[in-house]
Amino acid sequence: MKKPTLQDVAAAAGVSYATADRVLNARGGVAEKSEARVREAIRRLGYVRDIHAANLSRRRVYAFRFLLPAGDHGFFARLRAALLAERPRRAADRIEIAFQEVPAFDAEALADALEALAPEDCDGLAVVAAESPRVAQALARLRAQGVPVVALVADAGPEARDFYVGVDNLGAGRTAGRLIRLAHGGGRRGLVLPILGTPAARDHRDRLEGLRQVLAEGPEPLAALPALEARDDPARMKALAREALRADPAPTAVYSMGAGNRGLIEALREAAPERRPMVALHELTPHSRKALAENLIDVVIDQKPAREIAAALDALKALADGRAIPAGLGAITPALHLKDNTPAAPSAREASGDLFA
Amino acid sequence: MKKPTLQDVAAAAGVSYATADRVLNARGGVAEKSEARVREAIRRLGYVRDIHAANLSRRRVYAFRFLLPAGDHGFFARLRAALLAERPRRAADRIEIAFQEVPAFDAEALADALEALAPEDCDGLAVVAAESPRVAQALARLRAQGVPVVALVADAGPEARDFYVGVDNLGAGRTAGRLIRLAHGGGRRGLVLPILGTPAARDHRDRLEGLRQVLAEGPEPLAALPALEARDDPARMKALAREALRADPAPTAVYSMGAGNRGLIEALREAAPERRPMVALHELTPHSRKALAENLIDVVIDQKPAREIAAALDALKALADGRAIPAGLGAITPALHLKDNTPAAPSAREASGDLFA
DNA sequence: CATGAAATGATCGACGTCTATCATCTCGCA
DNA sequence: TGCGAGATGATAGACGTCGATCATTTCATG
Repeated sequence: MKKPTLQDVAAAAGVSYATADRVLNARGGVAEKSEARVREAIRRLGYVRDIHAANLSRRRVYAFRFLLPAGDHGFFARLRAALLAERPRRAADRIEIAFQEVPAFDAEALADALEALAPEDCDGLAVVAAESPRVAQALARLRAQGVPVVALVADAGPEARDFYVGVDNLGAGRTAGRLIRLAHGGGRRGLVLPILGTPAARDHRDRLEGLRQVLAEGPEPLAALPALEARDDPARMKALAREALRADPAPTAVYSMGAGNRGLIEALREAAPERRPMVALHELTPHSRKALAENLIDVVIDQKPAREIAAALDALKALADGRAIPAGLGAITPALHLKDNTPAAPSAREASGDLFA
Repeated sequence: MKKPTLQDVAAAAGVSYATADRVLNARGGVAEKSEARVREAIRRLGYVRDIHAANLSRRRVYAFRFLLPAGDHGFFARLRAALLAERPRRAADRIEIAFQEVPAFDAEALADALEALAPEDCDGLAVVAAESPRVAQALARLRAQGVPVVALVADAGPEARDFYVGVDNLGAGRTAGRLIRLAHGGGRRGLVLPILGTPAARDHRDRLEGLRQVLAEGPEPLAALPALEARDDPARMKALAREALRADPAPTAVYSMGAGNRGLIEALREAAPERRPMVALHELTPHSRKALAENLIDVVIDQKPAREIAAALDALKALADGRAIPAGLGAITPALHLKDNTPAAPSAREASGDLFA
C-alpha cells in the first residue's frame, strides 16, 4: 500500500537496482529489452521518484535567477518585493533565488545581461522579456544549454521561452471597456478618455485595443477621445489630465492603462467632486488604494505581481524537475478592485522587500 | 556559505550531536545551560532543520483530511474538484489527502462526523464549518489532541480553529453594491432586487448586509426591494425572478447572492433583452459563464474554490511543520468576472474531479 | 572456441535527519 | 569516599536516492 521505491521497481522488473537506476536517470548502457521491462514496472507500480530524497542525495539546490526591470516605484517594485518575500519561504524547498536588475524598457541592455549569463550557475531563468531578435537569440542559447526559461509579465514570443506567466492585456482592456459600458447603463451617452504611457509598449497597445473593441461593440457604441500619452510620468499625467477634465464636453469615463497615476489622482482630487468621470486605472499602489478609499476612482485593475512571481517559481520548479506544469498556471486573471474588495496593504517591510529590517 | 546542519550547530555549541538533537526535538534530559547554548548556536548560525530530510528519515507523510459538504452541483462540487485536482500534485510533497463528504448545511451531522474522527490517522483537518456548540466542542477535542484545524469557506468562530480560509462576504456584498451604484451613474434612479438562498445562511446574510450598506451610502441612496428567498432552488428561483422582472416598476439591478442561478438566467433569457436590469451573481459555473458570454448578466463574483483549497493545504502544512503562516494566506479576495476576464473553463475531467478517466 | 564489447549485478558512501541504545562523565548527597 | 541519578557522548541503522566502482555475465564475431 505504501509508495514503491526504486528497489521495488527493480524487483518487479527482474533486474538489479543498478539497472533500474540506469534507466531512471538515463545513464545509458541498458539493453532495450531491459529498459522496456523497467519502464513497464514503473508504469505498473505507479512509481514516482521521491524528489526530496533525490535532491538530498545529490545535494541539489535549485538556483533560479530573475531578471527584473529596475525601478523603485510602481509595478516593478511590487514585483521585486513579491520576489524577495518568496525567497525565505522557498529556501525551505531548496530553492535559491538570485535576483538581478536590468534597465527597464531596454531590449538591448536585457540582451546584454542575458548574454552574460552562464548556464552553470542557473537552473532556471525568469525574465521580464521583450520581443527582440537579440533577446530571442540569447534565450535560445540558454535553453539549448539546458536552462528552462519562463517569460514573466512581458512575453518573448512563444518560440523563445518554455512558459509564459502574465495577464491577457487585451482582455484587461476589454474588461475596462465593459466596466465603462456598465457605468453608462440606461442608454446614457458618454465620452471615454483613454490614457496610456506610450504606444510603443505592447501591453499598453493591447489594453487600448481591447478598450476600443468593446466601446465599438453593439448597437450603442461609446465615443472615445484620442488617447493621451502620459509616458508613465506623474507630472506630465497631471498636466494632461487636468486639461482634459476641464474640456467641454468633459469625458464621462477615464481609463488609464499605464503608470504615473499619481498625477491623474491629483488632478481628480483638484477637480469638482460632483459629476467626476468614472475612472478605471491599473495597478494597486498606495496611491490607487487611497484614491479608491476616497471615492476619487472606481476600479483598479491589478496584475497581481505576487501571484505572477509564485506562478513563475512553480513553473520553474516543474520544468527543472521535468514535471508537467499544471493547467492554467501561467494565465493570470487580472483582479478588479473596487473600494470594498481591496486586500489589506502589505506591511511596510514587505512592500519594501526588505526582510532583514 | 552553505546551510548549516545540526552537526554544525552541535559543534558550534560545544556539545555532541545527540545533545543538539535532544534540544531540537524536545526529548528532555538536557541541562538548562546546554540547552541555552544550543539554542544560541541555532540562532547564530541561522540553522533551519531540513524538513525534507527529516520527513524522509521519520517516514512521515502528512495525512490531511477534508470534510466537505456533499452535493453534485455548484460551489461545493467545484471545491471538491479542486481538492481532487490537488491530490496528485501534493502527493509529491508527501501530502496525502483524505476526503469525506458530510450532509450540507447540517451542523449536527457535521458534529457527528467530527466526533467520529480519530486523531491518529489525521495530521490536519480542513472543514467547511458551522458555528455550533457541538461543532466547536468536537473541534476543541481534536485540537487538544494535536490536530491542527483549518476552517474553510465557512468559519467556526475564531476560538474554534487554528486558521480560517475564506472570503469576506460582507466585502463581497459591498462590492456588488458598489458595482450596482456604478451602473447607476449619472444620477440615474434605480431599484435593486436582492435575491438570496436563505437568511439562515451566514454568508448570504453578510452579503445582503454589505449590499444594503453601500446602497444606503452617500447623498443619493439607491432603493432596494425586499430580498427574495430562492432557497438555492433553480425552479423556485425561475418563478420568483420571472415575476419580479415583470413587475412595475421593474428592477434596474439584480443581485443574487445564493445558488440556483440557473433559474435566474433562464428567466432573464425569456425576458425582453432591451432594458434588462444590471445583474450580478455569485459563482463561476458553466451556466454563469454562458450567461456572461450571452450578455444576459454583467458580473460574476467568485470565491475561487481552487485558491481556497490551495490556501487551506498550505496552511495545514505550515501548521503541521510548526512554521508561521504567510501573511494574507487565508484572506481570499473574491474575483470579479466580466465577459472578458473569465479564465478558461477547466476541462471536463478536471471539473468532475475524476482524474483517472 | 577464444575474444572483447556490451550489459548487468553488487555494493559503497554519501545527503541530513531521526530513533535508539549503551557507555561514560559529573554531580550532590549520604 | 562511594553511590546513584542525571546529563552527556558516541554510534548505529534506517529513510530513498545518487553517483560511483568493480566484478561478473552475455553474446556476437572472427
